Amino acid sequence: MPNRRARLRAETSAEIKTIALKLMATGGPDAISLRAIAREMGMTANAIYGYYATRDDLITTLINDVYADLVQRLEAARDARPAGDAAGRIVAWAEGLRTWSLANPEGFRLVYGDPVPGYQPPEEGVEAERRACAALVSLVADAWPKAARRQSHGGHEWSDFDPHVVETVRAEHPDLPPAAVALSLRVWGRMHGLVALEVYGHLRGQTREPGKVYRAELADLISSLDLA
Amino acid sequence: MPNRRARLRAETSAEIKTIALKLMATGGPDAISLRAIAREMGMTANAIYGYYATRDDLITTLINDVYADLVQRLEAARDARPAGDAAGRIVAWAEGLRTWSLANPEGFRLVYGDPVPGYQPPEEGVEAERRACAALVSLVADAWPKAARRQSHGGHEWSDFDPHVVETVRAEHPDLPPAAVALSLRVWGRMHGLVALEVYGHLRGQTREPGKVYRAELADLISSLDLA
DNA sequence: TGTCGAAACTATACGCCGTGCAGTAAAAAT
DNA sequence: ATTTTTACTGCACGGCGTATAGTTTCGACA
Repeated sequence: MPNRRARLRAETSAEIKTIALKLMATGGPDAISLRAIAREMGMTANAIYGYYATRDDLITTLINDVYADLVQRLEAARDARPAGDAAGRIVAWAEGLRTWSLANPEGFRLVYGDPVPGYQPPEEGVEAERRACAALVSLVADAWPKAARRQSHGGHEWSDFDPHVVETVRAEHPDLPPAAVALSLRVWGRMHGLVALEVYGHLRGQTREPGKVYRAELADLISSLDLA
Repeated sequence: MPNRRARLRAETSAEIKTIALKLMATGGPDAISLRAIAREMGMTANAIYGYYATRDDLITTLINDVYADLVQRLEAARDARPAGDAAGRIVAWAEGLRTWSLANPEGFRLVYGDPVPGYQPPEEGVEAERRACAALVSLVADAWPKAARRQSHGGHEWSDFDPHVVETVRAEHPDLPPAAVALSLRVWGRMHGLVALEVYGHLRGQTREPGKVYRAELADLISSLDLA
């Protein structure tokens, strides 16, 4: 029965990830050490090498998992609003991002920051990131009929973007101009900026109501898209 | 002559910082280790404890230095534009931020990210950050006469902000409403967002012209402030 | 000028870390 | 029943921050 082997293997692999996430939640991303995980599992650190070739491999897997969890939640938050409500869906996405990030600051650091000491991100981007970007492009695409009025051409060309991105966008939104893709990246940046500053504590010495500032920013975003 | 002792001490302290910055530039923030610095100086790691009580103390000093360097450059970039050119000064600041960040990604990570493994930022914020925020408030204050038209009240109150910040703002700009302070934080967020995404490589898989996207964002920012 | 005391530095040690290599016990394949 | 594969342990190496104790160096003051 080779199934048993495979099942045990999968279970152990999952347990490693679970414990890694628990350690991260407890002591921050730096607390993720092979030795700590092994200690928690009653194993030797080297045993983990049977499941992940290196610590960075484990981290990469964790990033993928956490990022996928984030994106799935954002998609759910977005889909709680009706398809026609472009503004509401964008705001829901944005609020979801901040809520998740504040609830899982270690996850945020893992995904968007220096995850862990000497970690080097792998060449090809995380799959969840592509999904998130595609979702943002779609959100902007829904807003584009109204938003286009306020958006200048900006000199964006299809050649400015990654071919893979261009392919995806053109397949799903054939009439969308490159400026809309640029806009979706800018929207991402607007959401990311305040959340990153807040998660990393840079707003603590400035405002006691970072949420209010964030909501003001979202209101401004929506009005700049002519969705207000 | 007790001066010699003091001078040597200051020189050694400065050399430690210089080498730390060099190591950071070479191998990223994680390469800053007391042992590596000491090795480079032909000393024992423990010798550094005579100058900095702990590694985090050294890191904190480095952050202050690097941040101060950044802010000074941004102020210089801003002041290269005439005082009346509110839009130009904001854009100069923003462009300066991106330029510096891309030229010193390790510095950016040091200041805005997880600096180094287990580092915990000190309670009171970095002095340079206060200077940067004050500068941003002033930039927004110059833009406020025109910008106020487009800005809603947003429900911001003075009590939403740190008393220290309020004091500074009210001293320098007596007529500025709290919404303007919130706006300056939002402007900070807009600059920070795209730059952080770019520095951490999240735009690499999306666009080949992140600068173009950033400039489009700045144009949008300026127009949203009614300075276009 | 000679002595003292502080300051700068080294030596050693402890417990962390990732990881390579050799060995072992059990399970699967033959 | 024997061989091969798998999962794991043990040990070792070099890295890290840092605590404690010992040593050198040198200004200060009698």
